[in-house]
Amino acid sequence: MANYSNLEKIRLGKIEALQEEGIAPYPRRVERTHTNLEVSQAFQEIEDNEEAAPIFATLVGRVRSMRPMGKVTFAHIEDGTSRIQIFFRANDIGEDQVKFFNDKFDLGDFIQASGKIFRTRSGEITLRVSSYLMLSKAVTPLPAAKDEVVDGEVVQHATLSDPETRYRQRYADLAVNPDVREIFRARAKTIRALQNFLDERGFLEVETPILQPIYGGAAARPFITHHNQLKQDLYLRISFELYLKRLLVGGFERVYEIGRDFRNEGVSFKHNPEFTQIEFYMAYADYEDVMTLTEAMLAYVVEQVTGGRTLTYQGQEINFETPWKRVELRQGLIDATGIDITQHATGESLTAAMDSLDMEFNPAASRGKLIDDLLGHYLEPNFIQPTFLYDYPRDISPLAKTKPGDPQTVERFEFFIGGMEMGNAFTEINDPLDQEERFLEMGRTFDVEDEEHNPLDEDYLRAMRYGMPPNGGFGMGLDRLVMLLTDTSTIREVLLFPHLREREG
RNA sequence: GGGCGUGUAGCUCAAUGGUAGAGCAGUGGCCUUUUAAGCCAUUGGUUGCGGGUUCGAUUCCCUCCACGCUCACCA
Repeated sequence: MANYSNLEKIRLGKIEALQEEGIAPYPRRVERTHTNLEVSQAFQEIEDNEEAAPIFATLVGRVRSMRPMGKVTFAHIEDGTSRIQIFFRANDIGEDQVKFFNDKFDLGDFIQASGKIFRTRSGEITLRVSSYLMLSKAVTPLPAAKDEVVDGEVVQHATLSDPETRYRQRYADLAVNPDVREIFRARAKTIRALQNFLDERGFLEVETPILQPIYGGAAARPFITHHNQLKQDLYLRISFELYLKRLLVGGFERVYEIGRDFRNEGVSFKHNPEFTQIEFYMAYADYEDVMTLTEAMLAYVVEQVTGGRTLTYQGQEINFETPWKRVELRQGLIDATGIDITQHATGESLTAAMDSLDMEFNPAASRGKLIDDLLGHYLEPNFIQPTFLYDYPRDISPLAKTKPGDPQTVERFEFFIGGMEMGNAFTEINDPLDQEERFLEMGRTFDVEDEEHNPLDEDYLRAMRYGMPPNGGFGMGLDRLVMLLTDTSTIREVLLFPHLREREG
């Protein structure tokens, strides 16, 4: 049972008063002739034309401001398109009707209002109410103090800003913060743009299992669940990779999936336990082809979402013109640290070289892990402009083909924007014997109990034995891309319902 | 998990080891073109939970909870 606040009790009293008068606080039928935006535009088109018929409209929306002034009242209502002012006047509808609105309606209520559109003396397009109806009574006040409309722009004077309330009660956040709604419109546009771009190039959008008997395709701890009837443990996927590549065996040349991955890891400004990933696989392509496609794809998406090829992220201008900067991992590390990783074939050797650096690391880590640490520390934060970092150590890349003549290095790149790792791609292994050997290698480096150790996926190897075309694959964190496009500094801002700890009440 | 910080009215924020305040919202009143409308009056608090020190704690101390920043972790 809800524990009602004083403000809520007053509103509950108004609901009772309505019911006593035979007025439904939550009626079933609604009428609407225009959206608020449509009617404003229609009015502007005809208002200078003396011959034109006046516009009568029935509008709906949530009451966002009320200014009662004796025998007239002004209010703003907001629908999904915009706000519009409505005007109640005793001469038009009688004093009782004006008073009824003043007394029984509160900020946050939904109203249906009919009348003629006109422009007030102070110049605002307004509906002169001839009749109105309660559509939905709000019991809880919206967490907004007061808004003002200046030149059509909503100016907020103190509104909900407490992050915890904003995330836990996202509905309230969305209701009072229009900027937040824009973030999720941009997110939808981003997804649509990615789909358009790939669809136009012959990619097929597919859906693969989220519940998987064996997880793989990335190094991360999974969430475990259980199917009762089948008496089977299942994992929430940590990546789509192994399923998408099975489809290449099946004859689809280009596939992609946009969906949720789940990783049982820490939470940070760029990590959420469930996050959205886009992966694509392209037969008859290698990682250089994928680089070219990545540049074009991101340029297209940025243009679709922002209208240009540049954007400002956390105060820094980022330019998506192609081609991007390409940095070989080995050379990048030489430039940043003086260490040439090709001179250090083992973790021990590399550790010795890293001792002179001002950086903490686990001396027992593998060579590949140490190199990953180095790039995360010395390179990643400096890659503000879109940058490809390519040719990675083999031992942290079990699905990537080695470089010809260099068995320690694989054809893999990651790309970075705004100092964040955005995605990862490689020339994919399609040799089943090589792949099996790489899986076994991984098995030896990981403790059997280590959950990051992917169990060997025999079915994936069987698929590959049927013959897999050479291909390039790509994965990108969609949430991080949306962060860039909306200039937000944490992943929680681009997730409608970010993960928070459970809280009583 | 570690470190630092925050938690006061519906919202945004003050304040002090001695009865907890403002603006907006709310409530009552005046007001027929306002727009943060205005004017008058006024209600509203277990100061995150629990404990300790103290004559007295919202303030000082401790546990816990939540959130934020950060480090670690993280393909």
